[in-house]
Amino acid sequence: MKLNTKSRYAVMALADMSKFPINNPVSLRDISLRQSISLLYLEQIFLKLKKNEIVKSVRGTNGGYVLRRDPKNIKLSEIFQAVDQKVKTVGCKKDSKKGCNGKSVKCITHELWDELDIYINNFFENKNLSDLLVNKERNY
Amino acid sequence: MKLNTKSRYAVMALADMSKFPINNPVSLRDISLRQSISLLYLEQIFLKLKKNEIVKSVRGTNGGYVLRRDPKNIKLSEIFQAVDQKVKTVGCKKDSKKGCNGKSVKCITHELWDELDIYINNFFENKNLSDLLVNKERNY
DNA sequence: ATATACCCGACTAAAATAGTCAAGTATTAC
DNA sequence: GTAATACTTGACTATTTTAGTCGGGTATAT
Ligand code: FES
Ligand code: FES
Repeated sequence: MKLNTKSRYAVMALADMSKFPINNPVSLRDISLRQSISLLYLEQIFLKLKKNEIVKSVRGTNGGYVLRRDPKNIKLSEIFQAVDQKVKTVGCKKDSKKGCNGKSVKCITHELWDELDIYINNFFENKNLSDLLVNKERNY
Repeated sequence: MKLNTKSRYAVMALADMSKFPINNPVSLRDISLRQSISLLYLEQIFLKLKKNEIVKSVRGTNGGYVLRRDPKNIKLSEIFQAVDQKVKTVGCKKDSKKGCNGKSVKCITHELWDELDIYINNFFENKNLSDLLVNKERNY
């Protein structure tokens, strides 16, 4: 079970942004420098965050991205969904009657993995961006 | 976050075994057929389970593998560890002072991912093989 | 003897990941 | 009005990981 960089960077970048005044556009270049994340990779990530209405963009000089909501109201689960990073613990298709390995019934471990799936998603449901900021120094 | 087949099959195979009398060797061929898992892949997995003292082997005709302990005393976390499948949520090296991206301090999201790591491992710590068997039909 | 079933290291095809690249467009500052 | 900044978009690619396979064993029961 590994967390990929796309999700990790998305949260990291948004956490970086949320340390600034809410209507102040933050440029990807700055985030890239502060957090040591590739600028081109960030661009890719932010297009998805924009499409999913987590941020909005301001073009041109002194432009950048702006959070669309208060950090308190941005759940990690939304961020993950925005960058298409799903939790996948079962081996079968979730909505299908079929099991993994092409069988017509769910396997003996299916329920366990399903439970794990819910358990992990629960973590992301119950965390928001502002949870990342409490008791933290501004170390950028 | 995806669960790989190695862990999934390891648990599945052991759950299969634990439905049989404790000292009755179960052959990988049978597990392979019942659970539709490649026999050669299972062999690879069971060598590790054996090295980690979760099962022991009985060679020769009518041989197979036998659980070394009661299913109640085999935690999922042990199984995962045996097949080298770790949870990895942080981007940095856990024991190092350094952060991800080669910085000398931990990043702004480090604590979050560390918390997630503990949270997920907790699930595996609190589940054992026998938990998979309650209220289940023998559908093999 | 022979069949069964574990043992072990090395190998490989395919998929996923972690980015990069090229060629834009919109906005602001001067 | 032109230069500079910064977002936009789709395609492309190297690397790594995954999910196995393969070949050639050894031990044991019948
Ligand atoms: S994981 Fe769903 S059927 Fe096996
Ligand atoms: S995840 Fe540990 S420093 Fe970033």
